[in-house]
Amino acid sequence: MAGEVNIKRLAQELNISIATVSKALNDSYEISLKTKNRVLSLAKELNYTPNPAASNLRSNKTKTIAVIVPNVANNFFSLAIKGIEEIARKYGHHVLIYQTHEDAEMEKSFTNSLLNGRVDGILTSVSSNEYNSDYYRDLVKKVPLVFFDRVYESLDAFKITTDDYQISFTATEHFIDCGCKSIAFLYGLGKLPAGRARLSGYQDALEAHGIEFRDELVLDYSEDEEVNFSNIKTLFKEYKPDALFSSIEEFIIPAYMACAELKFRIPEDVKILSFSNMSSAKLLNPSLTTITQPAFEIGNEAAKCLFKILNKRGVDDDKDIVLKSVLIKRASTGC
Amino acid sequence: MAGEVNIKRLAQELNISIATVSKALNDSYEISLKTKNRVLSLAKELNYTPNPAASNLRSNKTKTIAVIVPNVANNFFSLAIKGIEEIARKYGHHVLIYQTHEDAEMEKSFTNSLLNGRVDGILTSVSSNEYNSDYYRDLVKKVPLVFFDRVYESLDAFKITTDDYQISFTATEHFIDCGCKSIAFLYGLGKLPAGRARLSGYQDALEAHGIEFRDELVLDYSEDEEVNFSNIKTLFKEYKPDALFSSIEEFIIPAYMACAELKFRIPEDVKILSFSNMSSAKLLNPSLTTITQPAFEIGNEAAKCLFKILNKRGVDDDKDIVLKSVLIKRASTGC
DNA sequence: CTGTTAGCGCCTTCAA
DNA sequence: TTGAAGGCGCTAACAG
Repeated sequence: MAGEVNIKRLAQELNISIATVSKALNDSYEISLKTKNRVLSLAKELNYTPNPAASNLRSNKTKTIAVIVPNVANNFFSLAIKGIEEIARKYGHHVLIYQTHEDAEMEKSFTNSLLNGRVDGILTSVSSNEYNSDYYRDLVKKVPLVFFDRVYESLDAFKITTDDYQISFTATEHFIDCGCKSIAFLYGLGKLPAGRARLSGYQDALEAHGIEFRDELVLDYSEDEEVNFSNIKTLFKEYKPDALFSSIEEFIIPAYMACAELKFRIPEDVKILSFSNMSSAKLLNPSLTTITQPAFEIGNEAAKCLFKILNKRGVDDDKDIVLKSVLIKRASTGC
Repeated sequence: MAGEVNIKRLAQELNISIATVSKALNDSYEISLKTKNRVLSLAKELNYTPNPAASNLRSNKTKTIAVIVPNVANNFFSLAIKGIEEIARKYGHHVLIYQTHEDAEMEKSFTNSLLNGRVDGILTSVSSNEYNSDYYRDLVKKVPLVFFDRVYESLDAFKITTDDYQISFTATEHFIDCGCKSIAFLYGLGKLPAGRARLSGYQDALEAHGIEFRDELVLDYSEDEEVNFSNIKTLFKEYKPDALFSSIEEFIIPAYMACAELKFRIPEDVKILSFSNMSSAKLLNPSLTTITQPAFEIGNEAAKCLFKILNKRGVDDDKDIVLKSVLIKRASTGC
């Protein structure tokens, strides 16, 4: 369509062979400086760019990586993608993005469509609705792949994650230090290690401080915002927790709405803390303490890891990289 | 790496020719049903998938489109991408995503890297920092391209936009109806039609209601959040506006912070209205009236438009599609 | 230093 | 109904 200009054409115009042109373009040591310059300047003049399909076919490299995420309309993932892109660009690679919408079937179908050499490698954050461990066990043998954030822990594969357990423990302790006695836990991603680690951190912190863990203070996430809203109201009415620890961002809004409806002031009547990368919400709500994951850095590390694999360097490194999340306490509330 | 299984292999195993296999796979009428079935079942058994690089090279089609946006970590664009992906998947296409970070040079460099047939078409939302009209005038001749949201109006090209002028007019009227006399305008995207249309809508609404337009009530956006914060405080102190109309989401936070610092209550002391696709912020802040653009639909329409072009259908349709934004008034404030 | 040649995997004439 | 052959644009042996 656009191009029309290929190495054959360059070769003809310069009266040299196709191979010479190719080598000149690839800066081969076999070619004289003079020829290189002639080729390069004509290439520039004619606006030559190599046909990627042809190079791909020949070299079995696509200069393309794929990113598979549940969703891009999400603060965490969009930042992670930014981190990935930065590295990809540095390596001159293109980035294909696929959204699974938490659908494990779609996840598999996207992934399978990438196994025929469309990409050099894959970065993936698995969907939360089904445990697909067997599938990925086979997959990692077929294609360079790095998991980030949402991983299958039992898998022998490259994984970039955060310290979900540790930061949850710390956050729960923070509440306890503030004098909270009855801390409810809003539970999400229960099928994934990340979600379960957050729960464990909470449980263990309670235990460490001699506070009894009560099952009825744990609320499971529902896809339906209305249900979450009503469940939180019920939770407030029946068990009167003095704090809410939300393990996923999606609980923040129903929690706030429930407080508003019940005329609870935050943080005077009830404290709220959430995992969240919603930067603006933090600023808008000085009463909300948040755990922020280093989303950008996770993307960055994951991509770096993938390129290490692709370049066959340092693959003997530790396969598990764990980054630190940050607990941001709201100064204005003193807690 | 993964594949190894190609039509040659299929042909050998079945003792037929490569050409026959190829035709069978493409469901050619020349091939007997029996042969087709043999080929297809073996293909399935061996998990055959065609090598994309080879098909691309042969057919000059990549089954890939590119999306170029300023940023994905943004409510509007991430939703738009979702809309684009939905359509792309329907057409069996893959989606490359590039972020310009509002850098016109990067925008050009990405775009240029796509002109050699790496993609079948491009969807783009231009960056705001430089007016690149000449560049795009040439570009649209070289590659199927659809602009969405951020466009160059003077260009004869496919464009999917929203009713920025109209909705700004309506929103300003809404303020006037609420009794506001001194409405400040927080101005962004001034180099782009969308931004200027928002300003015009505001100006014309004032005029239509006999309110004088005052230049000092218009505040330009700065990249520096702190500067915006301080400018808004100054604006409040010097001109005491009773309403703020923010033409971009990025002003919301400094505006809120300024109000907090000056102990202004929203909406009693000052009303705030903003263009925003920050769904959570709306719910968290019942006092904020918002203009929400149909981001998902814009992506959807843009992608549909591109595939129409690629399939050479309906190209004579109107090149300009304008979708409607929605003004969401906060019931709780009565304004 | 430069050129010739043989494919990468697929599709498409054209011939059988 | 099937097969043989050529070529998409590029690269990598191998010769000269």
